[in-house]
Amino acid sequence: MTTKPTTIADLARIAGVSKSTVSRALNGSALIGVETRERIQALAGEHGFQMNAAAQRLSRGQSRVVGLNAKGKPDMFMLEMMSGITSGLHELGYELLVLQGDFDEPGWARGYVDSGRADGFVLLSAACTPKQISLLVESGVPFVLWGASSPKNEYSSVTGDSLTGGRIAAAHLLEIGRRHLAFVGGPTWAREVAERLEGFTEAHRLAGLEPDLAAIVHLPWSDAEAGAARAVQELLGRRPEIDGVVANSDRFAIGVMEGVRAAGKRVPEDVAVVGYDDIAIAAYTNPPLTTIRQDGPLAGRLLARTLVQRLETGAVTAVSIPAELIVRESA
Amino acid sequence: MTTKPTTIADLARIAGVSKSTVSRALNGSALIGVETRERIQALAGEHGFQMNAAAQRLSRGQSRVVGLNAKGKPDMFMLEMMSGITSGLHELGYELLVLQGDFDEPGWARGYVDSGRADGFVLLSAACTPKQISLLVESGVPFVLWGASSPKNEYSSVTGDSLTGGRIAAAHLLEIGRRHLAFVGGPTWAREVAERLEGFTEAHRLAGLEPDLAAIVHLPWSDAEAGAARAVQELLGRRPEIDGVVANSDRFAIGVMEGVRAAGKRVPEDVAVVGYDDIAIAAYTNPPLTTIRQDGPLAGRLLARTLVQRLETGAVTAVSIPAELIVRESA
DNA sequence: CCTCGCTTTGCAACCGGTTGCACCCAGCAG
DNA sequence: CTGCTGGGTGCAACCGGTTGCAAAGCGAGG
Repeated sequence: MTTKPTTIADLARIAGVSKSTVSRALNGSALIGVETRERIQALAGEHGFQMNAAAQRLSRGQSRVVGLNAKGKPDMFMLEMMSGITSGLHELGYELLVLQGDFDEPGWARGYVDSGRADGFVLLSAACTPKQISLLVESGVPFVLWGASSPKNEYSSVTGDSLTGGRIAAAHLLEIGRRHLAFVGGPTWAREVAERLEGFTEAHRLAGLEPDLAAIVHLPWSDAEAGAARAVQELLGRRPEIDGVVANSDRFAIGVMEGVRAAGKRVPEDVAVVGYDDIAIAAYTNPPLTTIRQDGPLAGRLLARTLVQRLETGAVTAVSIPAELIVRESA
Repeated sequence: MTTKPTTIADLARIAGVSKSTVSRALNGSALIGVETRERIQALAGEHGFQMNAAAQRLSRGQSRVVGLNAKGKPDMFMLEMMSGITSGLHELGYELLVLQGDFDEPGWARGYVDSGRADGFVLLSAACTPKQISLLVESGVPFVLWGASSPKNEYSSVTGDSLTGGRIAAAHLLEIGRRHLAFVGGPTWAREVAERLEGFTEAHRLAGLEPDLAAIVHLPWSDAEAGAARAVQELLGRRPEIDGVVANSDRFAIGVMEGVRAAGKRVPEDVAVVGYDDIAIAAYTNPPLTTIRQDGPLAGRLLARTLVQRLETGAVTAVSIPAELIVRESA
């Protein structure tokens, strides 16, 4: 066995053909004769040959890499999603770069694209404001957003069905006889929050009830547990009749349960709590959390596909994945 | 303003110098006259110019990208660490690629290096077996491992001080008067588990006690909470005198508390529990978890530095970060 | 005034792929 | 037998940086 071929030129020499032929053969071009192509592919396989990625990216002018800006509240759901994103991308021949960019600095994304370090981005709505998003749209950078679809179809998105999610969460509480529900959500500007709240309201309407507007609180994502605990304790002081809470995330829900106890009440006897996300520990909180489940890996996979589609065909799509109620003991 | 320069040739034309001069100036080479260099850098700044990464990687023969294999149990601590890794790498001019590679397939890492998609790797000991690690060492791929230092200095590592961590966890339980401690750990092959167990044993020795060998259980990483819950319930049946548990992670600890309750006992009155990691929700479990804290972002930052050092100087180093006891209510 | 040596700059060859275009050759119609 | 057609292949010019080496400019020493 000759010394390991490291460039297509080496491989070409071994195969007795030219560089271009090797390049075309390995890329599966139809220009090459079938048996030549197969012979070369087999040869490459034998030698464990891989083309140099940098050279390929340089001459193709695309990196087949997408960026994920992981700044912002890190949560377990995002991690689950990430595994889906990487495997989804992998299947499509792309890779995932984790970024440290600052969303506020305008043009951070363009920089990556222009310098050829990434072709597009996966963004998490919970980590960026509408303003930042519209800035991105303007800059013409391809991206897919998790958590909020584009009103005017300006960008691709994958969302959980937050409307349904919010509705079934509230509906469940109403069904088990609770009548005074609170909603503990993230910032008002977050679309997913608005949609869950809308579902929450809709559930009331369907049951012929009016939601208590004073029992709706919005909190920042940061310090979720502690913030929710404080807010709920205060809320229960103001509105002692509250007997059920829909939380915008399991992390909030954990804080909510804490706050309920701090107010001297019990979960679920006095106040039932429904979370959102079904993170890994949700089944092991005390009491185990009733929550809305979304399939993280599936979401990730869809994000990957949607973005790649956007990159390769320019098609802008909006997908949504279902929400499912998991009944445990907190409600 | 002329049209935006996209290559160093463009910039060279604008500046009235040659490509090489621009290249050297932007790379801060000492070969270039100070004022020329500054003039060109200023020019680049003005135009928001960035060099093409692919071209740079191609001609330099290195990618300034490192891979992280995220397969295996995803936990919150890893996510915290990741933020440290990315920012650490960022400061050093490197980027983080999230991989989907299968550790078992030999040569997966070589593939990345040979094709120039990554220069080195960050590995998590919890996600790979000793055999896989030695395979990597053989293949000559640069990497840094989190969680277990190399006995023969074959690779770089960053570790939590698991020995101390295990010791102070057990010591705390002994100090508050518990006398029959159990240890709930991960797989025996995981070095960090062995070290924590050693610390656990050492604490007993220092207190003039003998650990109960029958109260030491090893579980797979997967399904941490449920596995730990079952194991503890069973253990308490066998060894009703147990009044304290050191868990190998907070996720295990959450399961342990569940198991204790399932056995009809209370935390911490009957059985005190100490976790490990201080993940975000540890403060909000019921009761709030006493645990050993390691600084995830710091660990990540050190992983980044250590790996880059390995890449640029070839130096193999082993760092360890301190473990700190956080007393809450579970023990 | 000439030469030496140092600093600063440019030239051109490379890094390892991709791709437009020319070319070769076999097969077939005229 | 010649001319045409078209599939299969090779040549060489890119992609946009890096870098060894030659050379130009300039002050100082002989």
